[in-house]
Amino acid sequence: MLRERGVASLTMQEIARRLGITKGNLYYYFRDKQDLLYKCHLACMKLSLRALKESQSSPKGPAERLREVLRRHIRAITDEVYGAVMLTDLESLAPAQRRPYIAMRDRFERGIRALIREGVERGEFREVDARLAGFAVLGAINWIPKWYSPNGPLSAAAIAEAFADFLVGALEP
Amino acid sequence: MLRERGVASLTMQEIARRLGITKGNLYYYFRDKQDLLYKCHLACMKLSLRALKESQSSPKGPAERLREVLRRHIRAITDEVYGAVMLTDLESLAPAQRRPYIAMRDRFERGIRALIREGVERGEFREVDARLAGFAVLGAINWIPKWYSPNGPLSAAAIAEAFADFLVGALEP
Amino acid sequence: MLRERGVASLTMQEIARRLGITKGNLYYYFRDKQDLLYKCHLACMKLSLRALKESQSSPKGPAERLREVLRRHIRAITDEVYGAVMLTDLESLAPAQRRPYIAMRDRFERGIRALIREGVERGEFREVDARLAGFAVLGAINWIPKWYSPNGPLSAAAIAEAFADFLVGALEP
Amino acid sequence: MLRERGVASLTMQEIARRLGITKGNLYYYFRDKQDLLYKCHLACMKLSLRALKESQSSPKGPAERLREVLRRHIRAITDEVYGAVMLTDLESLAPAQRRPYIAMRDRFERGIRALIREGVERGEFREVDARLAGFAVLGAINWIPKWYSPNGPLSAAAIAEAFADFLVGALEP
DNA sequence: TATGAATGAGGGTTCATTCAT
DNA sequence: TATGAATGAACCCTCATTCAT
Repeated sequence: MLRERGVASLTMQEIARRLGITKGNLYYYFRDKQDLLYKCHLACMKLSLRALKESQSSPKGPAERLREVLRRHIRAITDEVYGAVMLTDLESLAPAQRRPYIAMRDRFERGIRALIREGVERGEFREVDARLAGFAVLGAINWIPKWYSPNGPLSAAAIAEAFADFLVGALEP
Repeated sequence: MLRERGVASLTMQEIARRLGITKGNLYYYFRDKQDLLYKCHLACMKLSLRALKESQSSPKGPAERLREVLRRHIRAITDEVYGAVMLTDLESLAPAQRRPYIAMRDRFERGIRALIREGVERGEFREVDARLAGFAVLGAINWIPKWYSPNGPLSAAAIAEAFADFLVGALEP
Repeated sequence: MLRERGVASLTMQEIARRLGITKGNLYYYFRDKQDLLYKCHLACMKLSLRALKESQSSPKGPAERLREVLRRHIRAITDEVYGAVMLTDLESLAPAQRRPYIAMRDRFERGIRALIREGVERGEFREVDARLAGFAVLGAINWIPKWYSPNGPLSAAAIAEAFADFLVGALEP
Repeated sequence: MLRERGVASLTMQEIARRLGITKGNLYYYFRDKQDLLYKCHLACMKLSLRALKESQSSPKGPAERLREVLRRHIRAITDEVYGAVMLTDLESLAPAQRRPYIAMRDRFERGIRALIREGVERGEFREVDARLAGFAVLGAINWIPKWYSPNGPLSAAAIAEAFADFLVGALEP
């Protein structure tokens, strides 16, 4: 859809242009810019949450499951509007919209922390603080859009593979 | 100086207010907003580069030296304008300014990668791709301003300590 | 039809909604907004003009006839779209439409003035300037929509009665 | 200042032009359009309220005092922005501003009603309902801007004189 | 150095209007 | 007749920037 960085910094004019419609028409589909941003945020976060949910019904161990979730999170971030959204300042959202979005994001982050904690308990991971480790792992990923370029030497899939491996490896003893 | 997030998103009016001067006067010190942003970027990056440089003349091993650099990088990011700057879109800078800044940033990143590579060679770190590992380590750190709050439960110093430990630990075998 | 205040300030969208049809369809019935406004004006003014005309074939004296016309004018203004129309700026109409409407309005105002003049001549009214008195009487009435509320303590009929009495009384010696 | 009808219907662009400044500069003096409208309303209503207040410390009888207040109210309405303001829809004001303005307007209207009531009690006026009579008198006046033209045959002063006389006469027995 | 006032470009939003179906 | 989607002009407002003092 947008495939660019910093959605919020884009002009409605510009967004419309990329969608191949007029600025006026954009307002037929979205009440205002915040509404549009909110819906982007929502749609994106749902991708990662789905990956998380599906991992929870997997028979594999926590390391394997975490690897899979991270892989899909990275793929989402590099493939979709997600990257643009991740880098967008949450201040761009109206408080009424920020709240539900943050709730979803927190749910995702808690899921990641739970996986880490489980791994620690089962001895698959070394003894780390799940909170800090979660922040580190997700930060490393969320930062990807800042340096990733679709035209670069590494494909998105390769990055997803390598990063997930590295990050899970970072947790293992 | 500014000690806030998202410099680029602040109004010149607002920046002036926080500095306790008048908007008109701000233009006595900075030619324009890009100039101001550039100087912030520069000042911040210098802190991290100094930490890197000083590590290079240290007798300690690469793990210890990396830990120290990361600690200071985090401290800079959380204590100073750095965070605001890290999150700022580089597009805000004029091309003529972006180039020298990116050059400095690349120098810092290369330094980090060199430390990692050295650690791998000396056997202090496991066999990782220095480029990807560098991106991961720095991404994890650069993302901190997104969730760090000076009023939160963890002090900046504590975070610096814990994060540096975790990230170096992530590289160790 | 519309039964609301300030037609001109209503959106075509909103007008359509209140009529229970779709915006696009509204344009099947009215060429454009000015056309719609014009037809409202016309329909409303006709009510008052009919009251005037019928009064002219009444055997009663001028005071009684004026009272009746005013009563019906007030009722029109409070019951119907009239109020909305009275408060609407005539600038909203295209010149080609404004002219015929103003002609009707003037016909009505001349009728009122004629009634006043007749009353003065017959000694039923005190010696007043018919032009100014006419402006005063009609102004007092046309202003009603500004403060009248259907949910208020006085019914429209009661106001019509009381106002017509007061205004005719204001002309009597 | 503005000397035109329907302030609210004027563009900020247009208002700025008439004041001889730029649109941007207008926002240096008024936070937004509602703020500007509010301040116009306030300034205008103060004129009429002052006339009312001064009448209260006059030794003359209620008829004479009412005549004077009406005369000044009319003069204000025809001379100043007042007319434009009177015709402006109060919906243009933010609720937070509408309230204090309406409070002032009600104070003025209550003052007029009090004068009428006093006149009735002293026998200077005939037995009328002060509320309705007040609405009629003020409506007649407030409607003036709809037909008054500075270039017309009657000067504003002449209208003020004649209208005040007629309206007070309308109350006398 | 410092200020208050002024400017102009551009962004978000509304709305009358059109058109294919 | 009726609809949903699309358009473009115009409006309110923000903000970096300038300038006289």
